[in-house]
Amino acid sequence: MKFSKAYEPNQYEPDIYALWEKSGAFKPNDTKKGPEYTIVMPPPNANGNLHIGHGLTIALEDILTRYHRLKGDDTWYIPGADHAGFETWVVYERYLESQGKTRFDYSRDELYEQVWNFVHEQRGNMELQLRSLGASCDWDSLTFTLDNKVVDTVYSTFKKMWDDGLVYRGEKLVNFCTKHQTAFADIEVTHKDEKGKLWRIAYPLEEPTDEVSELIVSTTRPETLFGDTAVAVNPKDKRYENLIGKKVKLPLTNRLIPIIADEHADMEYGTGVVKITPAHDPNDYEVGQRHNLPMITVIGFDGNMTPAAGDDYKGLTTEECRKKVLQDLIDQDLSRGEEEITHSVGHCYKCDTVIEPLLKEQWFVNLEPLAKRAIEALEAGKIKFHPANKKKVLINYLKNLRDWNISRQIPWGIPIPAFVNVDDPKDWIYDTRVNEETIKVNGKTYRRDNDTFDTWFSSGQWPYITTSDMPHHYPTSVMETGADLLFQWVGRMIMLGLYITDDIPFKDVYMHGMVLDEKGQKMSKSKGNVINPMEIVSQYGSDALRLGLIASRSAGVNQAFSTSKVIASRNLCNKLWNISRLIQQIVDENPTDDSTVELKNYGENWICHQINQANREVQKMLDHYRFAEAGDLLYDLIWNKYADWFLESQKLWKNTNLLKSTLEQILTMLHPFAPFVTETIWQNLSWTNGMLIVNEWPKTYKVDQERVANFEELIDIVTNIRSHFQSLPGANSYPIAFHDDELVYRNQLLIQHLTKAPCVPQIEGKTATGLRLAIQNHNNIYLQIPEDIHAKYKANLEDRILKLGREINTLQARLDNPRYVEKAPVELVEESRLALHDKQKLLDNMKAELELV
RNA sequence: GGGCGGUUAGCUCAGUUGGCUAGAGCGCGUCUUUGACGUAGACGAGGUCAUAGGUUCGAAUCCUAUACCGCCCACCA
Repeated sequence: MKFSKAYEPNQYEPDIYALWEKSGAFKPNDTKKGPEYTIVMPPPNANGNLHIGHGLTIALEDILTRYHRLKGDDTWYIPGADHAGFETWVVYERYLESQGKTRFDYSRDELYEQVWNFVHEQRGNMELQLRSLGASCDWDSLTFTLDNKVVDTVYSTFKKMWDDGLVYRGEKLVNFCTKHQTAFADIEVTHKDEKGKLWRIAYPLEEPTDEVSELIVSTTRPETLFGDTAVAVNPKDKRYENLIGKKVKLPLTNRLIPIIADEHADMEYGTGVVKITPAHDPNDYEVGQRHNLPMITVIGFDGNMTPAAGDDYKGLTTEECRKKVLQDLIDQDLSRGEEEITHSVGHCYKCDTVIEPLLKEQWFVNLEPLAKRAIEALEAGKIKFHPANKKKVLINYLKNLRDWNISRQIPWGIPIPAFVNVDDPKDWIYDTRVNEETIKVNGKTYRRDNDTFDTWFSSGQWPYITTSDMPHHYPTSVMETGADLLFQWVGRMIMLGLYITDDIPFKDVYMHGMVLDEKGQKMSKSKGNVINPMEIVSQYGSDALRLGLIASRSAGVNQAFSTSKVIASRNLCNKLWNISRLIQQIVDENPTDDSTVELKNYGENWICHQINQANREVQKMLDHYRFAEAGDLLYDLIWNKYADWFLESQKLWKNTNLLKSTLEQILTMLHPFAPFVTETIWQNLSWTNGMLIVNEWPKTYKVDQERVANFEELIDIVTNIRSHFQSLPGANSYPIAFHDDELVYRNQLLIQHLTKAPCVPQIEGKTATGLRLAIQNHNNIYLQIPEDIHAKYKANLEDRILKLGREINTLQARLDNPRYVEKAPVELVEESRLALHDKQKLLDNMKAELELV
């Protein structure tokens, strides 16, 4: 016997994975009869460990992959590894710091090489973890985001955009983290509502009149006043009509700045006068553009005040400067009060430093034409979303896109292939010789741009890059990823995919929600509530983790991790193991010569019907990404139907070939969800050949529906009898007598076996007596109980009569409603009639019985 | 300011074209050395589906409003 008493996942999982991998089962196979089925794995960080969210991602993607492989599709699950530009850089810079070094101690090329080595030392961990999660991906096609084919594609895309005028060099306000010394895209900035103050400051008029001597502006950032190049009022604002075009004195300086009229000034807000600081505020930047205002940078990239802030303030941090400015304003009697407000402030998502909008020359992508095509494709329904509402959300986002800053000032990433003329800062050329600091073209010297691409610029091209060796696998079948990446990644893949390939990158999008901790809190290292998937795997097994993660989880919804669901799943694996153990025993004792499957009794027809139904339902559910329901259904089939009823009944009549066949079907259907235990069982069974992973999806059985229905009735009878045994006082079983009941007569042995009570043989021509059971369609079954417990039974019976009466009333009322009979589907009405008829008959019996008792 | 969700059993959640007695896991109660499984078996208790209206023969499901909770986007001096 190869089956131990309990299933020990750790004992088998690594070997089983190695078996699959060696066999080549993970490779796509275009000799298969089915269509291409392709999933690109969202590439995990190459130098990191997998977190529980990866556990979910891999579970979902691998379920789909294995399901389609079993169905005979040319299935390709493409793994990846992400250089994770900024993320990894943050880790490496921290390491440098610990060594007492900074990035300025090395050249860009040196840093790149160092991080490369750093990443490659760690790489492999992540891949081992993917294996222990059971990912059945084609390792030979693993793509690292810095592989040549990625870089080449990214360069040619950049070039194409350059030629099409979609990418441009521009000096604009960018989101800058003064700690990490790099700019970010708008979407990468985390906004938080914070309490702050709104200060009112007097700006004296150059030429005071009798009525007005000063304008009062409101600001949350007094330290930027040195960068003011105007104050604005609304053109419709009668209060200031006469002042437009005049000048005010900028406090703490000797500068005069104009009073301009611009819609941006809100008449309702504060005094209706706003200071304009084009170099430090995105709104003001636009006002500045409209009015040709000068831009004065008073905060530097180091986060400190520049010399332009004046001798008294230069070199101060913004915070120090703010304090000093406020004090100085009070001293000069220019402060006009303050109020508490709540406003939204941008932060760096890694270090929480306040993001400064700073003027910087960067590469920008004009997304408007790309977004337009994406919106068209989405509105035409070319990509299906799960959950469906994400499509609307994405379209809404794409309609309001601004240009995308793709330059990052970090060394770890794909270098931007652009060079600038050392003598002419406007003269930029495209060139891929990024390993050279300067190049000569047409006698002119060009210096390379030291920036790298935003990683999402390359990730956004992932589907067509990874499938480039087998382009018939593009568009891919489904993009499965976290709901948080809708804009950041999914949107960009659609835009770039349409731009480069003229085709959508994937047909479906499935987005999962976040896995929260057991209390429903977001997991984070600082909170210390992170669940390590590898620990769950070693404790409960990989299959249990998968099943536990997908249980009760629906698309796009954040949900807590549940250990109890993992345990329930572990128990299912053990149950299946023991089912197999029992069947193997029976097979050993009852060998057969052939494998013909014949359905002999009620239970056999019934279980085949149940399996058929599960087969159809599971396919339907997986085709609609309803993982949790499919898992639930199989759980119910295996445990509550196969083990509890069918196997129990097979202890009486052993149909070896059917046991083998049904077990194979169940193993196959469960394999996508629990690949390890099912394959392990397959390998241990004496009669199976080859590997389950490449088995065929089961075909349905031919069943006799009448016998299926009969077995349902037997289940009713047995349950009813057991229920009586449980609720009646005294001994827990009594003899069962009956008359005129063909089904019971033929199944006496089974009923005895399942109820552990003897059936009294029927005597020709005599009616049975005792406590009559009230079972639909079976009115002549009696429990031979002693007189003294009839009373107890009577009370029970009265309860049930009341309940049944209520049900009958409901049905009757429904059928009495002429509009129901008229409008509801005929089958439904017919069903109600039948139900009413049966229930009424049952009620009559029960009432008759009550009189007897 | 705009947008999107959620509210169903003690707990965590399913429930997709509106239709049998609203389900699961865990938990709870009672019983059980049954040819595999105590990581088990049997039986059972437990829900006015947030609230108020509406549409419909019929609503957890569709519509409107309210309350509470949450998320995302946005250039709110």
